[in-house]
Amino acid sequence: MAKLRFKIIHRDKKSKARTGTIKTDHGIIRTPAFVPVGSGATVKSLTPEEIKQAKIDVFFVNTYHMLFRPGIEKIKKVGGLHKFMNWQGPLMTDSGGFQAFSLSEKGPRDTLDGKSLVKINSEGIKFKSVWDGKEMFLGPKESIEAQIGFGADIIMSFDECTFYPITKERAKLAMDRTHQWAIISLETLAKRKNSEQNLFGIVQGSIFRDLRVKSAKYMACLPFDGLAIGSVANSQEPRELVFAVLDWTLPYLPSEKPVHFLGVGEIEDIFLSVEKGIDSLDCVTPTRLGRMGWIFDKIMGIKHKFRYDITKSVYAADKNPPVIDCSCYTCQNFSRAYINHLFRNRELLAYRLATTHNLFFFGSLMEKISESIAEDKFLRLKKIWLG
RNA sequence: UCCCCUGUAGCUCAACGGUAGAGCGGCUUCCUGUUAAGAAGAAGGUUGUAGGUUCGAAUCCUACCGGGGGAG
Repeated sequence: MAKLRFKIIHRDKKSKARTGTIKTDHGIIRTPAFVPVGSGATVKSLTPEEIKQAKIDVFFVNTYHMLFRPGIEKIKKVGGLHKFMNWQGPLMTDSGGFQAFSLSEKGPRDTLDGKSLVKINSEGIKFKSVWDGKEMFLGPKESIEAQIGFGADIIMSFDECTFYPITKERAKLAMDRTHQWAIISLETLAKRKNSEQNLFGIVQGSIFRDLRVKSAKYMACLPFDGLAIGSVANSQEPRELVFAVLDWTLPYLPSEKPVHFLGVGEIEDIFLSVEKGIDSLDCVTPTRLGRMGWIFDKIMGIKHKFRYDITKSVYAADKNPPVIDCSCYTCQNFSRAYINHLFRNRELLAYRLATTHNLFFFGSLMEKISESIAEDKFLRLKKIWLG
């Protein structure tokens, strides 16, 4: 079995940050790694080549999206997601568990008729397609079988991602289900002999300390290849608790396994997470916000979340590049004025150029973070950025 | 010089007797395992000016001013 090999190259002496490599059959993931989200089998608007140029090693594809469109049979027929997308690097797939939250009535967007697109019970999640209403059932077995068909290097155990605010009882219910589903997820993958895929278990428990500790201990005992922390900052979780969850859980997780932080984060979040020992994290921030006109720029500082809105009229005649001194393709070739113009006219190039820059910004930041850890200077770098 | 058309929010227009709406733009906010090239909100007009008719005028009448077109 060509299982995942996680090698910690160096542990920062002044924090829990660590840098290393995760070797997969499709190449190396340098950690700490930022993982962009490409739910629909595309990091929107970019080619694989451009993703690599942004210093990104791996990205996320979503099971829910793939099952409805194009459907698992089609992906199998073309030889899996890597071939389908012509992405030769490492790849991760999400289990579909996130949609238990995002498509529910407590999710980020209400459905038009107020009816939930998901129904959850102990067996799994019944989904309705957001595109045509077609129903689909996804349980741990179905999710893992689908992810086996997709063939990503790192796959996620099926879990229930919770909303917030939430009662402890409801959070415990989701956690218990996730624990049961973890066993089934492992069993489903184990049936496939000589699997090259690596399965990550997901710690749940919302913002309740005892639940998180329990969940971490539970997941730590199972033969997962890596662990992930879920349901942390997707909803309205109090910010101070988001990172407390890492303090509660990480001590119980085996230090020789990589730990992924699901759905986080902003620039500040990346520093806070890496400091506590997170090896990888995924977020829509650079890509989605990029398409909304937000350009990441260190000079904007923590107060502005290191970004500014290039669609504002003040940039309409600004001949400077989006970020001065940035070496990405966008900044080397285009002005704020031009990109402002593209956004105002909803030109497709706007989304490409903004995404290209933002991803390069995140990729470069992770590179700097890795270097700083290797030199025991992570906290210094953090101070430079966050003050 | 005469005739016709026209003047409503920054722009393009709607409302055609009952005291003004939309789209776009501008502004603000939101976005953390993407239903997201997305969502929400507030602001913005003494309806060219001055009179008149009317219970009531952006709407009808008169004059003037501005814009467009036509005839000489």
